[in-house]
Amino acid sequence: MTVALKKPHKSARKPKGDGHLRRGEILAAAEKIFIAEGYAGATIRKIADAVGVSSTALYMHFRDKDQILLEISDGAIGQLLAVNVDIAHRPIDAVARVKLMLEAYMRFALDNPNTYQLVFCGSRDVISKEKQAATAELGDRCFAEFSGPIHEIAAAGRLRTGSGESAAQVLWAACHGLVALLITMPDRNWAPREELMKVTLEGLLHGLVTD
Amino acid sequence: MTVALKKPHKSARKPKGDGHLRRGEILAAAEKIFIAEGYAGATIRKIADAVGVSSTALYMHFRDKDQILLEISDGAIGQLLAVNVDIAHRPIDAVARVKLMLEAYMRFALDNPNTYQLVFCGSRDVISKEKQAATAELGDRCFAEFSGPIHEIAAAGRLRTGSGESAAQVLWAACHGLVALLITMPDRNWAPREELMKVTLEGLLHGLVTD
DNA sequence: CCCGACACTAAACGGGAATCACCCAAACGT
DNA sequence: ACGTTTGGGTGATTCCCGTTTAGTGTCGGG
Repeated sequence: MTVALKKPHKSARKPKGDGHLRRGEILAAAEKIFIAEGYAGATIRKIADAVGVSSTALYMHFRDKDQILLEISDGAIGQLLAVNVDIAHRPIDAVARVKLMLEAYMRFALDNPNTYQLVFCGSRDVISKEKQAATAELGDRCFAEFSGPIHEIAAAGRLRTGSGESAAQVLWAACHGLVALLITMPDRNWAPREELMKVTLEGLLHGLVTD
Repeated sequence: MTVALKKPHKSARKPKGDGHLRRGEILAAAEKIFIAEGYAGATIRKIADAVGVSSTALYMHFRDKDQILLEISDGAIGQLLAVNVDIAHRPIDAVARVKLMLEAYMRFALDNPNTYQLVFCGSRDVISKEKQAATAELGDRCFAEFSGPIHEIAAAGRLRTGSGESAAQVLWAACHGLVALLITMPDRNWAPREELMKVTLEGLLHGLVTD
């Protein structure tokens, strides 16, 4: 009787099709909220409400909250990887490829600040351990695409200092630092973004690579 | 009986003196826990327990959790500022001063990863808005000390590209990026830290500054 | 016709930050 | 000597979070 009271059930049920497309709906809703409100703002309950389903239902399709957001991130990182692969195959100078990749990387970060923060600034606090498995692997492949041309440069003896590996890591870190600061401290008196990116790239490449 | 267990009241009362030194106790306990367990691990209740006081009591001395941790950070950042001021006054080449400051910055970050993360990687999620007032000002003064020598270099016309301001920001960002990645992704296959720092500094300085 | 599997739910749990309504003891004024 | 103030302190409570548990209605075979 209490049951009948609370639930007209029959018609209030979501008319959507059954099965696994619910999973897609959840991801879509979660992505919207996550992009708009960040990690903390993307609550399980909020996502569930947006889908029109109870919060418990999300656990039918995902192990936990982190898995949802990491799956979203996978999509974004996948795009980044595709861009890198594309650039890697262009018949241009290795230095030019490096530059293009790093530019693309920074633009990606600035265009997807929440995703970027989740994947690349995730303190072990928030994302706890090796749940990043899949995303980390995609990140690795991105880095591999990127370090390819660097090792070409190193093999050609054009590296002024350090190994190819350390040069690649330093270049990545420098670009990461720039976008990370721009994202987390947007209110500072930054020089124009384009100039910062230009100075970073030209400065480091000129400093590391001999022509 | 349970009452007697928990509350002998009369003599079990903390024998400490009254007043504002409680504030110091809280900060000390909070710092220990925060350094050991990070932002999420440093809960109000844990801190209160360590001090031997109820969680509510913390709110007598601090507005909220963030204020406690930011006050801790102020202490650490203060040290960093002192180092920078010291270096700024040494009678050596401006480039050498810049290098020393950036080295000190990176060592500070690697020595105080949790503090560094809180202050310089704090997503607006976790630290929400302009509570950073005091810390931000200390950070500004650090940056001011650092950009001093850079502007000297710029004034001497030794900057290869960009303004003094953008050069300073880029140098900072590059070092930030390196330590941020080392801190948040400690399990990657990093080249030796010393080499990464060396390549970053020599690379960028060689690329930005003409001799 | 029953039986399990499925998609889902309400209710609850434990733990976070923060707030509320008190309480007690020492300090003060007269 | 005795109210009164007041400041440090408290336990219970609120609200939200992620997650778990136990259960419910529907469905497609055997």
